[in-house]
Amino acid sequence: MTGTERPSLVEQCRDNGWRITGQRRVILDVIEKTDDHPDVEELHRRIRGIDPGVNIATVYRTLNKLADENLIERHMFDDGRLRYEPAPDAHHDHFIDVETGEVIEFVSEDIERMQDEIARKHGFEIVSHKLEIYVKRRP
Amino acid sequence: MTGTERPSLVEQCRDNGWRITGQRRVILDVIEKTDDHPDVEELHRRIRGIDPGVNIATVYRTLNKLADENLIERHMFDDGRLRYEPAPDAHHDHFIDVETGEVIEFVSEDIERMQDEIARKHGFEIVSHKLEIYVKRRP
DNA sequence: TTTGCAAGTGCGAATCATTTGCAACAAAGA
DNA sequence: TCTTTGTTGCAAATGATTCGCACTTGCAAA
Repeated sequence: MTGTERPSLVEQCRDNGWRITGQRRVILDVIEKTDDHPDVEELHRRIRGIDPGVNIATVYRTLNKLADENLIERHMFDDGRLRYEPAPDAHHDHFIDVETGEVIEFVSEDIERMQDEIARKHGFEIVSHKLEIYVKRRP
Repeated sequence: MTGTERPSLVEQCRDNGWRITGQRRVILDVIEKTDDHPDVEELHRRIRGIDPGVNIATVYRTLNKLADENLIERHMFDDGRLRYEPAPDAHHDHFIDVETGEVIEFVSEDIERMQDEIARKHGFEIVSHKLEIYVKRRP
């Protein structure tokens, strides 16, 4: 048997007191199916594939609200646009393939631990962090 | 005695075939004196303090050219504007104090080493990387 | 089931940092 | 000094994101 399922985004939003509109249903649905790191334009493209009437301003507003409540994660890599992914179960960092633009997730307990240590040494407490490694495939 | 001095930015630019105009002399001078991570507006403010006639478009153009030739380093932290610092002698990463906006540099050989290792494990070669730790001061 | 109304939406205009086109200007080599 | 190009200032363009506002719609309470 599988572990406890996380409630759907729609349910989580309803719990947070959001009105579930037709547009939001579509937007949340698309996000839930996301297994990459699309930017707003790409998300809007996917959303329009289901309901062509959803305005991009609505997409922006919804994404901001979701990110504010930590229901999705927002990134900005070196191309300068915002990219989104569903809230991950566990923190991870990213490789970005500079040749293809592909984003690959990775986890390193060791690196996390060293960050804590060095922050502590400097008298800081970590609020969040971002590690992006720009790479190319080794021949 | 001190080690070999790095040639001034003006000299480096001249070596790269740039024309050394009055504006550039001022811009390069201000950058050379920089020991923080100012954004373009702040740099322009400092430059205007010396020569009020330097247009911000010129500042942008010069910064881009410098960054293209790796004579300065460009960052974009979570506030969404470009910030610059003189090309560092050695790679370092950044703490960003979320309460004050202050940027603090740090170096960790250990973290660098682990990044190499994990990249290798994934079949990648590192092109560059960026580690930003958003922190607040520990009480 | 209807209704009231605050929350949500579409649309176009506004914003903000950054870039660009172009005519005037000025380094630097001949 | 003259000539050739690279640079500059200015204003207009860009491109991603946000905002104002009139219209619409979920949904709680009647």
